[in-house]
Order: sequence, then C-alpha cells, then structure tokens
Amino acid sequence: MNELLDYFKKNVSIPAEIENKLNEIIVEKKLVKGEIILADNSLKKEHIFVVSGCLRSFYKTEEGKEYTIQFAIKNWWISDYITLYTNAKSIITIESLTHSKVLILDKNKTDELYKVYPPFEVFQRKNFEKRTATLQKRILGLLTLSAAEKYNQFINDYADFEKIIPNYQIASFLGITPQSLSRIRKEKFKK
Amino acid sequence: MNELLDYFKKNVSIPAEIENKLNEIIVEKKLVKGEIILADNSLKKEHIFVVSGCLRSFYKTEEGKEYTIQFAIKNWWISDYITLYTNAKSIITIESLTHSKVLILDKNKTDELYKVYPPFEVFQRKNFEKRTATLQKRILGLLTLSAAEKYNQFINDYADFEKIIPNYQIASFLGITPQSLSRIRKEKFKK
DNA sequence: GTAATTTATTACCATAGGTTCAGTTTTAAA
DNA sequence: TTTAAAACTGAACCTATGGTAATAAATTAC
Repeated sequence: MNELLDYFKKNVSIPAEIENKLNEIIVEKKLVKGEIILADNSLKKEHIFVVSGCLRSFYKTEEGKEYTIQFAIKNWWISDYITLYTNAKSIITIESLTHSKVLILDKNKTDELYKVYPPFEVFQRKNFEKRTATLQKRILGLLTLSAAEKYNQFINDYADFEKIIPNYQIASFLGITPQSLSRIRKEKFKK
Repeated sequence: MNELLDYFKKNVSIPAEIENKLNEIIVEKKLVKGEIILADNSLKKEHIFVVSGCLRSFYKTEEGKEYTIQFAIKNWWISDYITLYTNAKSIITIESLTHSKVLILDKNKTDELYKVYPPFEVFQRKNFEKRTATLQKRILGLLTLSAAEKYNQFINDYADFEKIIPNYQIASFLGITPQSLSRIRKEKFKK
C-alpha cells in the first residue's frame, strides 16, 4: 500500500524480502498547508517523493526575498540536491503548498537499498537523467527568455500547477517580481 | 588505456570480458579547436566524456545569439540532456574550444552495458546526482545574482576555465552581453 | 459575518543591463 | 610580415524590469 512502490512496480517486480526492506526505509508523512518539511540550515539528507498535494523548494535571502527552485506534484521528487550530494548545509526550505502526503527516504538507508536491490538503482538513475533534462531546459529558459516568455512557458509546461500556486510564487520561480508578473498578466489576458 | 576506465576503476575492478565490452562501446575521438561534435537539429544520442581539453554546449537563436549551457574539462561529462532523455531533436551544439580528446558512448549501447554490468550503473547514478546539484546551484545563481555577482561566482567556481574561455562565451554562460561583462571587468579590476 | 492578514493590482520613478555603433586590441590566416 | 577576422572595450542612449508605495481583492481567522 505504498504509492512509490506502486509507481516503481509498473516496471519491475519486487521480491517479498525487498518489499519489507523498502517499507522499512520509506517513511510516510502527511503535511498540512504551509508546513515545512525541510528547513534551511539543516544537514538532513533525504529524498522526498510526493504522493499527493504540491510542494515547493525555495531559497530565502536575509532581506526576506524568496526564490523558488522547484515545484513538485504527484509522483515527482523534491529535495535539496546540494545538501544531498555535497557536505554543504541546506540553504533551501521545502514547504507544502497544500495538504499533502509525501514519502521520505533517508539517504543512507537508500544507499543501502541500492546495494541490495539494483533495480532501484536503475529506477533512480533514470529519474536523475530525466531531472537533468528538466533542469537543462529550465536553465535555457532563464538565459534566453523575457519575463513574459518565461511566464508563457510556465503556463504551458506546468498547466497542472497553475491553479494551485499563488502568483507571487510563480514570479519567484521565474525570477521576476510579483508586480512584473501582474503587469504581464494584464497584457496577456486583455487580448 | 582508456581514461574513462581509469577514472572509473578508482572505485571498482572490472572483469576482463566487461572491459572488452566497454572498449567496444567507448569510441575515442580527437577534436581540433572549433570542431563541432554534436550539431543542432540532430537526433544523435550520446554521452560525451572529456579526457582533455575544453568543450562547451550552447544554444544559438535564429538571429545568431548564443547562450552557453555548459563548459566541460577533464573528467566532466557533456551532452544534450534533452535529446538524450526525451524524443526532442537537438537544439544545442557542442563544440571543442581547444584541441581535445573525448570519449563517446552511444546511448543504446550504454543502456546495454548498464544491464550486464551494474557497477557502471552505480557510477552513472552518482554522476547524475552530482550533476543535479551543480544544475540546482546554477539555477539559483541565475535567479538571485546580479551580473557582477554571477561573474564573481563564475571566477570562483570555474577558476580552471577562466584562462581558456573567451569573455564573450563567459558572458553567454552568465546570460549577459559581452559589453556588460566588459563593463563589469573594468569595475572589478580597477580596484 | 467581521476583522485581520495575505495576495494581487496599479502607478510612477529608478536603474541594471541591453542596443547600437565606433574604435582598439588580439588572434588567425595567407 | 601583412592583412583580415575575431574579440574586446568604450560611450551614449534606451528599455525591460525592479523598487516603492498605495489600493483593492481575496483568504483566513476569530
């Protein structure tokens, strides 16, 4: 009864003893709206898998400005990849935008799992490949597009998110101010 | 006598038959300065590993503006991750900035290798994890930093590249114009 | 249902960085 | 070595987007 396993099992079968191991590693957690699952300044190394709801990761400056790194819905992973794969302390926060359910996989335990059950390694290698493509696309968008173009791309690529996410957070994802986004929306929707 | 294998072997030993397989998959190629190894509009799916020299991947608009996605030196991978992991045609070009030597791994053959030799899968999963962290950092920089700050970060993080790479390409990596970079450098070095 | 808080919009001004174009220096080619 | 091409710098001007501030709308809390 674990959604990550269901998702995973679409591709491979899981021996009973491995399924037990997986159930031991995977910790289910329910989050309320606004709840923070990973605070900045922490050293916690965890993979987070979204079962339902919507989460976002963001960086907050000393002056209180927020920059959204990622949004994640059903079947997406969200983590602070810098903390996970370097020894740096977390500078980002992960919060739940809605009531949501996530699965948390401790990094060390996951590394063990990779050893005893290679198909999970394959599964994750493929995940990371896809993520790399997504991130490359994001970088290209940030480099090449105007504010309005970035917003249009967002609306296209993240149609499912648009209704859930407040505009000021979309702006912080695109690297523009809420005022700019407002201006853009006015232009866009008057037509 | 293969540098990727040397690099890889630091962590694991390779059975003889697998080493043969690897040598069959891995194609060595020497590039001259300016040579293009992956053209845009192609569907070629390859992993490229840099043995020596320096390469860069970039996107070029119809008007001829270039946006650099990545630079890569010794022991880095460089590819068009969008073409590799989606069915989209390549919109980026990969060129050699210096005389260089690369190893090319065809995607399909590499996928076979993963199957017969799981340690290579582990090796690549870890590579991709690191890459994800690097890309997250880049995105954060693009979102939060001013042109001058981005340049300073670049100088810090890519010290080895700085002497090799022309300024206009650094500018295209940072998402600013060569003129802007010139202005910034003037300020920076007059102090 | 009302008050309090958060989010979104609008307007007006400020500015970082883009554009254009000219001049100079460096690199490559012949 | 000379010439041509590419890269870099500089300055004047322009524009997209940011900053600030005030208002309105929408959510949330009581």
